[in-house]
Amino acid sequence: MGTTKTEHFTNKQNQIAALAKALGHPARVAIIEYLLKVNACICGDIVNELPLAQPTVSQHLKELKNAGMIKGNIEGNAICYCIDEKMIDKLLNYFTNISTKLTKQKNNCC
Amino acid sequence: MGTTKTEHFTNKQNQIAALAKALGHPARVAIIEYLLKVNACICGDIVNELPLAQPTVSQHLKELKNAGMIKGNIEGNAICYCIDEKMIDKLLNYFTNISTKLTKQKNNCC
DNA sequence: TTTGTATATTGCAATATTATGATAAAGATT
DNA sequence: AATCTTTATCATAATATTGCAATATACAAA
Repeated sequence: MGTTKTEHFTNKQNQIAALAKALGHPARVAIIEYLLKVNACICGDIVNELPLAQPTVSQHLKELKNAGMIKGNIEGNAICYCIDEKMIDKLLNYFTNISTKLTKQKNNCC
Repeated sequence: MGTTKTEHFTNKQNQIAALAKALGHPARVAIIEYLLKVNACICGDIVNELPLAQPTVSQHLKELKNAGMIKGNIEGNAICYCIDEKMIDKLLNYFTNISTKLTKQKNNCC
């Protein structure tokens, strides 16, 4: 137990859940917002922006990268991170679809 | 340790993270999709739809409810759940905003 | 080549999550 | 009232996540 039973769900469900989970921590939301704010990818100062120790930030960056939310390029002794638009669009499409369906069927019960 | 340092992040960051976290498990994604599929709120058969034991489903429903993603009405000895459009729209707006900004600044680095 | 700087990894402690069996609660049915 | 059905809660086990100090890695600069 303690392990998610991913094998019982569809690929798409697991994929959406993985993306959502990646954003399921305020530090990772803050990282995305910072990358957005500074425009494109600025290297280096992500650690200074966050109220967390460097290894913790590094770990959050790793999780965002694993989920595909950010891309990273090595540039000298720094690493340049930026948002992967494709993943944001995947989420955007998903929620747009849900919202559209909800509006159509105006679920007027609860 | 083990505890998220929510106090160091903004309310909005925590809020988005909480919503994303609620969808950060395939069972909860499946629940949302099922509620959407059957249109409005059907009572009762959520448990039968999912490959998980009843207490597990109950717990996932509770988490979705805590996050505000679904609303629940008591109807006889069943409970009637349905999606809360407001929260979906909150996420939709959030990702629309990010996507718009990303497109504008065409982050052409990585 | 030593020193500095930036990021990653390791190891570990504290806490959270996932999952389920057993049981409770509450209305419905007979 | 006794029973059925449905959902919630409790207790517990297994695993995951969060966070950081210590350390490693890797390039830059002196």
